[in-house]
Amino acid sequence: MAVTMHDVAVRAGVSIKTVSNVVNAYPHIRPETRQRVQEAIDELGYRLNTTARNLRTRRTDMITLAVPELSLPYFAELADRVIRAAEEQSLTVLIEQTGGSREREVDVLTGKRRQLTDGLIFSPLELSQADLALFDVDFPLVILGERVFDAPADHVTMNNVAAARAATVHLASLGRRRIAVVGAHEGEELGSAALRTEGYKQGLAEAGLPFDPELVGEAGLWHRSTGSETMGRMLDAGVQVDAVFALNDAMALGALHALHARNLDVPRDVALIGFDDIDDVRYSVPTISSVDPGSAQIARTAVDLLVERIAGPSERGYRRVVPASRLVGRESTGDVAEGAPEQIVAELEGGVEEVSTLLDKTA
Amino acid sequence: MAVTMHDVAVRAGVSIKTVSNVVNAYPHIRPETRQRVQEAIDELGYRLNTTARNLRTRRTDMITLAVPELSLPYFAELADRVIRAAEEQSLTVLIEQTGGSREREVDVLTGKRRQLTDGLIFSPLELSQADLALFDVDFPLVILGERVFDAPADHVTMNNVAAARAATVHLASLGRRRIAVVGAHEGEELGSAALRTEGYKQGLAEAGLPFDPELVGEAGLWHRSTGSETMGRMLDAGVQVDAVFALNDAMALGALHALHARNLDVPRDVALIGFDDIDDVRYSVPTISSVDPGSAQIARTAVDLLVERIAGPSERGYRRVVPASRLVGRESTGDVAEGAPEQIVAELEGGVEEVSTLLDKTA
DNA sequence: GTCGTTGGTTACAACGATGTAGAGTGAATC
DNA sequence: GATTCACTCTACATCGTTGTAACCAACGAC
Repeated sequence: MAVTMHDVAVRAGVSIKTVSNVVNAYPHIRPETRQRVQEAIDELGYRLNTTARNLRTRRTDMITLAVPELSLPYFAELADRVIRAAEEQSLTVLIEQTGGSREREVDVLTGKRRQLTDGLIFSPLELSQADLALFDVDFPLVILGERVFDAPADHVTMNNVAAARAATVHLASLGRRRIAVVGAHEGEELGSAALRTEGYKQGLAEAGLPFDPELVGEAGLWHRSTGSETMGRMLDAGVQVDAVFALNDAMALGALHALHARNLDVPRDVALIGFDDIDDVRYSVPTISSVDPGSAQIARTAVDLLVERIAGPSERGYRRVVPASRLVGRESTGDVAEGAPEQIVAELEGGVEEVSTLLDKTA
Repeated sequence: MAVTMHDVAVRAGVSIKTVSNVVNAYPHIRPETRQRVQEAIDELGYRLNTTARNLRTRRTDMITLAVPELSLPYFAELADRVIRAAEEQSLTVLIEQTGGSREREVDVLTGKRRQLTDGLIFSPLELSQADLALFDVDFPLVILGERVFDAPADHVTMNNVAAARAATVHLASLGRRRIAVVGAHEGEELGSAALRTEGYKQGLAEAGLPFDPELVGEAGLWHRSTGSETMGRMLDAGVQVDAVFALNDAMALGALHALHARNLDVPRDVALIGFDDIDDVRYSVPTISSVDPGSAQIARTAVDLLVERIAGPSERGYRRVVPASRLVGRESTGDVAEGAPEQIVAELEGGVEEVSTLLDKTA
C-alpha cells in the first residue's frame, strides 16, 4: 500500500528511527545520512502517516471551533479569523456547527468528536449558566460569548453592556426619543441579548429617556430574516420609532429592509445601529453604524489562550479577556455624509481579568 | 491516563476483542456478556480512542472542504451546507482556507494535511486547466467550480454560460441597452469569470446589442469591496450604464453601494443582477435579482459523490454534475414591486454527464 | 457416537509511527 | 593509555485499536 518509514529505512539502509529523526529534524544526524534518507523519501514519495504519529504522541495538532452556524456572517468571519490564527501556530481547525441545538452543544463538550482534537473553542448559544457543570472538562477549553460566566475555563467575551449603552446614548444624542431594540430575549438574564438589552436600558436612563416595553422587539435567532420580521411586526403594530438598536448586524440588515419596505428613510426617519461590525454593514445602503466588539482580537486571543493551555496545564488561573471595542458611525446614524468614510464615535477599553470558577473544585 | 479497552476488558472479565465487539455492535454476543461490558464501560467512563481506530482501519470518517475563504458569503453558505450534508453521513468536515493563494491550493492537493481525511471537496480559485496533472491524485476527490475541467475526478459545476446569458437577456428585455459586467478577468478562458462573461456576450448578441469593452469591469477578487471599487471606477470614468450584471452577489452588493453613492437609483436608473443567490440579496435595499446556481444541490451532490468514491473505487467513470439553476427576479430589476416576494424569471435544466479525463492515464 | 455447523469468545499480530535506553564511534581530556 | 564525552545510530517496546484465525461448547443430523 502506502510507503512507510520502514520502506524508506530499507532503501536508505538505516533504521526506522533514523528516518523518523530525519523527518522530525532531529539535529544530530550526519549530513550524508540525512541526504541518503531524504533521497529515499523523495524517490519513494514517502509521506508521514499523521494518524500513526497522533496515536503515538497523543496529540493531533488540531483544534475544534464550535459555532452555531457559518451562514451567520459573524460566525463566518470568526471562523475565518480563527483558522488564520491557528494556521500561524501550525494548527488545523475543525469546525462544528451546533445549529442552535442544545443537544448538539452538549455533544460538542462530551461527544465522540471531542477527542479528535487537542482543544476546543466554543461559542455556545443554548447552554447557559445552569449548565456550568458541563464546562468542567478535562481538556483545554476556551469559551466565547456571554452565555456562561465563571466556568473553569478561559473566556473571551465583549463589553456588551457598556457598548450597548454607548450605542443607545449615541442614538439619543442625535435627538432620537423613541429608540427600539431588536432581538431581545425575554426572561433571560445572561447572554448577548440580555446584556445588550441591559446596556440599552442603562443608555436610556443615562439619556433621561423612559423605558417603554413596546419598543422592545423579541427575536430568538439573530438572522436577517428574524430582524426583518421583528422590525416589521413592530412597525405594523403601529409602534412609533425614530431609532433602532439591533442587537446584531444581521438583524440590523433585516430591520433596514423592513423599514425600507414601509417607506421609512434611514437615517432621516429612523436612525439605526447594529452590533458586530461585520463586513456587510460597510456596503449596505445606507451603510450601518455598528459596534465593533474587537472581533479580530477575539479570534486571536481565543487561539492564543487555547494554545497556552494545550502546551501544558499551567498554574495560572482562568482568564477573562475583553477586547477593546468601538462604536463606528456610518450613514445610518447620519454620523457621516453619504459616501463619506466611517468614523469612530466612541471607544471602550478592554481588559484581562483573572477569575475564579463558580464551581466547587474541591471535590 | 485515559481508560482503554484493556481496562474495560479486565473489569468485565472478558478479552479486549470482546469489548471491541460490543463497542462496534457486533451481533453475536451473549446478552449478559454485552451487559457486563457495557456496565464496565459506563463505570469507567470509557471512550473509544478514535486515533487508534483510525490507524487500524485506515479511515478517519473526516473529509476536507477546501475553499478560498469563509468570509465570502457564498463559501460560508457552501460550508454550512456541506457540513450538514456530511453530518447525515456521519462524516466530520475539516475546512481549509486557501485564501486565493496558488501555493495553498497546491498544498491542499499534496500537503501534509491531505492525509488527515478520507477525501477532498475542492473549490480552486487559482489552479487552472494548466495544472490538470495536479488533480490526478490517488485519493477520493470532488472538484467544485469552473477552473478545471476534465480532470480525473468527479466534478460539480454550474450552468455558468447559459445562466449568465439568461441574466443578460433578461436585462435587455427590460429595455436596457448599456449593460455593464462587473468582475471580469481579462485573458482567462476558463473559470467563473470567463464563462459568465462569455454568457454575457452571448446574451448581448441574442438581444441584438453591441459588445462594448468599456462596459466590462475587471475585478480580481470577488468581494463587496472590489465590486464597489470596480463599479465606482467605471461610473467615475463616465461610462454610461443602465444595467449591471455583477458576476457574483458580493460584487452586486458592492456595486449597489457604489451606484447609490453616486445618486443612481436601482432599478430606475440602473437595473442590477447578481449571481449565487446568497441570503444577503434577499434583504438588501433594494433586494437584488440573482442567479441561483443550485447551491443546495451542489453541496449535497458533492458530498454524495465523495462518499461514493470513498466507499470503494468503483468502475464508473467520472461524473460532471450540473444542478438546475434559476434566475430569481427581485426589486433590483423591477421584476417585483417594492416589498413583493421574489419571482422566478427563468429556469435552466441541469444534468449529469459521464466524462473522460483529458489526462493520458495509460502511463 | 461422530461429524459438521453455528455461536460466542479469545490470542495474536498487525496499523505506522515515536520514546527510551543504550551501543558504537572518534575526539578531547587527564 | 585510559577515561570521558558528544555525536550518531539502532533495537525494542509501545500508543489503543481491529482483522484473522482458531478454539471450545452446544446442537442437530446422520
